[in-house]
Amino acid sequence: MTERIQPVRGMNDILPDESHVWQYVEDTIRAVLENHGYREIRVPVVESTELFARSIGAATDIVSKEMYTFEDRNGASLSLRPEATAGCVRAALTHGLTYNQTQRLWYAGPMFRHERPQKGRYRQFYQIGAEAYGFEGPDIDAELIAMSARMWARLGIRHARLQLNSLGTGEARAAYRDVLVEYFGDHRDKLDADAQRRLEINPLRLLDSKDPALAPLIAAAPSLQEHLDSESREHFDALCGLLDEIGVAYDINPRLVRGLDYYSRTVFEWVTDRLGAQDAICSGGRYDALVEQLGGRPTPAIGWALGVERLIALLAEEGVETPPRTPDVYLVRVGEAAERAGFKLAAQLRDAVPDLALILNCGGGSFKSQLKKADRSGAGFALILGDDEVANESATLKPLRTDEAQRPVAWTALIDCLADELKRLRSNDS
RNA sequence: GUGGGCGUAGCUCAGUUGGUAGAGCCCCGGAUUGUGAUUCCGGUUGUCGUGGGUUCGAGUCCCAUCGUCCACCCCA
Repeated sequence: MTERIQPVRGMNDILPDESHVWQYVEDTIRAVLENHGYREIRVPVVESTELFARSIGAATDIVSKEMYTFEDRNGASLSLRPEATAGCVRAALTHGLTYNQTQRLWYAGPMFRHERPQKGRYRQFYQIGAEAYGFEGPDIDAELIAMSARMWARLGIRHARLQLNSLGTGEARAAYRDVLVEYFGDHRDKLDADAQRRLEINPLRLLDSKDPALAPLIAAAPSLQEHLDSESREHFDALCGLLDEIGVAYDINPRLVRGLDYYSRTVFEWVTDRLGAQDAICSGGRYDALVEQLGGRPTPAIGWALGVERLIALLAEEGVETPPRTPDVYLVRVGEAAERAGFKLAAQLRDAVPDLALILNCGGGSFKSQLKKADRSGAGFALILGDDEVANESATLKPLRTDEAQRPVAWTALIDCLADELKRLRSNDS
C-alpha cells in the first residue's frame, strides 16, 4: 500500500455524523442575526500581514508567533486570518461602508492560528461574529450582548455566564497601563519569567493571570475601575442599566482584559464551567479607535466573535439533542427489473415532489438487509419494489415509524400518495 | 514554544514475567420471526503509528520520530 497523507495538525474533518449539529448551530445563529438586522459580509481568508499587525498588535502572541504567514509569488507578505474583525473593518473602508452611515454586519468562517491544539483549541477553527459600525451609544453594546444571550436561549445553552468590564478610552487605558507597569515594576522580584514577559508586552493581562502565586499581588493592584474616565464610566453604567432592564444577568469582572490591542471601553466574555481550560465561548468589545487606526475617519465600532467548536462542545455537554434530518422515503429494489423500474420511479417522484427526501437503495443486498438499512436511515417509509410489484405496476408502501400496516400503491397514484404522506410527516414533526 | 498521558480491526477496547494477534459493536450471507425489533449460525476486516536497537524470539523492553489528548502559554 502507498503511504497515506496525514491531515494537518489541528485541522479537523467535520464528518457527516456531526455536520448536522454544525448546521443546527449555524442556522439558529444566522436566523437571530438576520432578525436583528445584521447582514452577512464575506471577506477573504487571506489578507496583508500588515493589516493584522496594525490592528491586533504586532507584539501580541497572535501576530508575533501564531500566524500562518507566507510570501506570495510577488514577494508580498500575506497571512491567513487569525480573526475576522480586522478584515471586516478593512472591507468597510475599502468600500466606504462607514461613510456617513451605520452598519450591522455578521460573518462566519474559518480562522487560523498556529497554536498547540487542545480541547476547544484548533489551528483551523470556526468563528461567527457580529460587528456594528458608527454607533456611539451604549444601546448598541446592549443589543449585541442581548443578541448573543438570545442565541444561547435558542440553542438550548444554559451554562454560560456573562463577564463584563470597561477598559476606558484609549487614553485612560494607556494611563492605567503606566500605573500598572509602575506597580508591578516595584514588585518585579515576585514575578516569574512568564509574568515579567507579560509586563513588557501586555501589562493588563497580568490581571487575569491564573498563577495563584500572583493572586495577592493582583488583589492589591490599582483598580481599573478607579482609573476609568467619566465618559466611559457613564457609558458602562448605562449599558448595565439596559441589561438589567431586559433581565440579562452579568458579572462585572474588573480583571477582564482582552488580549487584542484594539479593544477599548466595553469588553465582555461569555464563559462556561463545562469545557475545561478553554472556557470562553464568545467574546468581544468596543474598538472605537480601530477604524481610524486603519486609515478611516474616527468611527465607533463594536463586535463579538463566538467559537463554533466550543459552542458545539458545550451543546453536547449540556445534553442538547440535535437530531439529524431523516429521509422521508427509502426505496428498496429487489431484482433486476425492480432496479430498473425503481430508478425511473425515483426520478419521477423527485421531480414531482420537490420537497421529498428520498434515498434510493443502490448496490443491491438481500431484501432483509435493504429493509434493515431503510429502518436505520430513519426514513418515514420504505417503498418496496420487487418482481411482484413490477408485474402489476405498484409499489408497497411500508410505514417504518408507526404500527400502521403496509399497503400497495399503484405507480399512477404514487405522487399524490407521497405528497399526502409528506404533509402528515411534516405536521407530526411540528 | 513548555510539560504530562496515550497510539492494537471502520469504532470501543483486551492482550499476563517477551513465546503463533483477540472480544464486542458495525458490515455481509443465512435460520427463526409478525417481510424491519429480539434470538441463533456463518463470514470479511490488522504493515500492533513509523524507523532503529536489545533478543533465538518484541504488540510487550530501550531509543528516536510522528500523531493524538490534557494542561501551561495564548485565546474564540
